[in-house]
Amino acid sequence: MKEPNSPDSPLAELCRQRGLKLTGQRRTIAFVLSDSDDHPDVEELYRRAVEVDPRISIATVYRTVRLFEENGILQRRDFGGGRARYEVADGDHGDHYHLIDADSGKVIEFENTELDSLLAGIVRQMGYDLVTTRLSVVGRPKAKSGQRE
Amino acid sequence: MKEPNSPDSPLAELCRQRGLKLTGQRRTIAFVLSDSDDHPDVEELYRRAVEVDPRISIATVYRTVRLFEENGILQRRDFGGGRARYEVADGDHGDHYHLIDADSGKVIEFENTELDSLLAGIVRQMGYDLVTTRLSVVGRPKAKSGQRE
DNA sequence: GTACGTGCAAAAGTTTTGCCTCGCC
DNA sequence: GGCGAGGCAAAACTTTTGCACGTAC
Repeated sequence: MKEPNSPDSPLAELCRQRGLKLTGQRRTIAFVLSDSDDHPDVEELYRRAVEVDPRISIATVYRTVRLFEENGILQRRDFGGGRARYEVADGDHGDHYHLIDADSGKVIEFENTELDSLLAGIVRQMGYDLVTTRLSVVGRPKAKSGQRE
Repeated sequence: MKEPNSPDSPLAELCRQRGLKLTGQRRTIAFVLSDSDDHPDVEELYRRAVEVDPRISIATVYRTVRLFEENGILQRRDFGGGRARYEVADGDHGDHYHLIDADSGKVIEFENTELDSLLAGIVRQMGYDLVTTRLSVVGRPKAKSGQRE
């Protein structure tokens, strides 16, 4: 399903850099993740992976996201709804944050350097070095005339 | 187990204000929650509730925290670990935030008005009214000489 | 060749639900 | 007294795991 000499996805490269064994399944999952700019849960990831390579089991997807998370490649998120969702981890600085539309549930990403430094400052003052930030604000679209639920 | 004329806990009062039927079990759970300043999961809540009134089932605890959450009395939190955890909801302003100690897993609450207004401003600029903020920063205690992993 | 990864299916863990009884308003 | 709440146990769901086999290095 993939050309033997198609270049590996960025995440697959990252895997290799971390010294993880690069199996076909991991390559596929890494590709699917590199290709996603949303926040899929495991079920959804599995669905996308199977389209690339049908010989993947959901157990492998679970095992792989866990492995990737432990290696700092992925970050697990909880947006409610009972299932863990995943996204590619940010670099060391410039974390991004999530705004969740209270009406539609849609997740909107944003960045803000002022927020970055304020948070870093607060944490430092409390005697800690910042490792990760998990921030999601839930918001309701500002009322405009004629708008409805 | 409780005096018939012992005053209701603040949360039980809140229940009544919201027009929720105030049963013995709900009163107990409200009491336990009012009495807690940490972030118990359902299992832990159940444990505490049973000590106050042994004729409570865990299904009721699940049903009650869900009801309380839907009514803005409780907020569900995810600090990792697979179980939802709960805390009493903040008022309309002055949300509080969580710093999680990366080494011990301990949850430390903090408030910061600068953060409050920065967030409100960001969200407003994106065209939303802020409903809730879920912020937890993971931090590692600042390295001091002689400190070790 | 060996150690580790994977598929399958069963297990484990958390949360929800059906049904009947009980209790609050 | 009626309608919703609760107990109990089963069901539903998500995630993990044991085992036998396959594969990357």
